[in-house]
Amino acid sequence: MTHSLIISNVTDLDLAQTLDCGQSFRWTRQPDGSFSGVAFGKSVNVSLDGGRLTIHNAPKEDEALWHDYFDLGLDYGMVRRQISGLHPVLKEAAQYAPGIRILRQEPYEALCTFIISQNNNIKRIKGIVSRLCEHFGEPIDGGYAFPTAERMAALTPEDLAPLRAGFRARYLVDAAQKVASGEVVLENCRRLPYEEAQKELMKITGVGVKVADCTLLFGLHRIEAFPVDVWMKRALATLFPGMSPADFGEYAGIAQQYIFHYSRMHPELFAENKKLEK
DNA sequence: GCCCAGGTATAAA
DNA sequence: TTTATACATGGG
Repeated sequence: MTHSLIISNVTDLDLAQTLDCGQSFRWTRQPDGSFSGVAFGKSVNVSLDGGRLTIHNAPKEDEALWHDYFDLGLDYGMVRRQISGLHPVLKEAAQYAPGIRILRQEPYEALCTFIISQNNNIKRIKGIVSRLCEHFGEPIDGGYAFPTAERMAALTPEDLAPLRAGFRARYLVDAAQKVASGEVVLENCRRLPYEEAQKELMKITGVGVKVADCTLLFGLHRIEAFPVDVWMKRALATLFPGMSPADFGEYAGIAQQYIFHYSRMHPELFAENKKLEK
């Protein structure tokens, strides 16, 4: 039985905004407002009270690991002030969900979950990811680790049938094989020039610009990444006319998450824009 | 039945 | 090079 770990003086963090906003698909909200999930092969429950972040079922020596996961080393208040100056609507979006942080997820997990995300919805993505871990992940105390690329590389798309991932099954196998063989080296994507990192990831079948950008942002902490999906296209056209992803600066990824969340919560802003798309 | 979901591969223009 | 369509599955 492991002890709880407490990290004090945590600011600019809201668990719901951060864990349930579509950047990670492995956390579930509990009735008491805490969240249970698995990262780094460790099953934990996290709760936040005032500035005290409590991580249940985590040993003291994992403090640095969870501190890093929640990106507590970055001053998000400073980031919000900086990016709020770029555009008044961005300022409003940042104020709307000031507790969003960009998690530092494991690269391979981020890659796989965003392959699964394509032309899919968050609820079903979570189901597929959950079944992937249950079927092929290492059993751990309290759940299942995310399966390794090596394990998944030995599978066929037919083996993944129980996931009901549809056409994405073969993409997952291709990703696993290229990562396991070293044809794609995820860690290199941390420091490669951005477009080269994109290209590296796009060697994988089923990985286009959007999945590559999400992998870079959420799995490799390239916070200059600005993934553009259907919502972002609408948001840019409607709320930020004349602006392109490159105009959002060195913290573009954080700005993107504020805008993504704000857009999802205000679909009425895009009603007119939606009609014009057709 | 139809439409949509944090897109991409593939074929056709 | 740009544009159109299919793709598996499940919920509304």
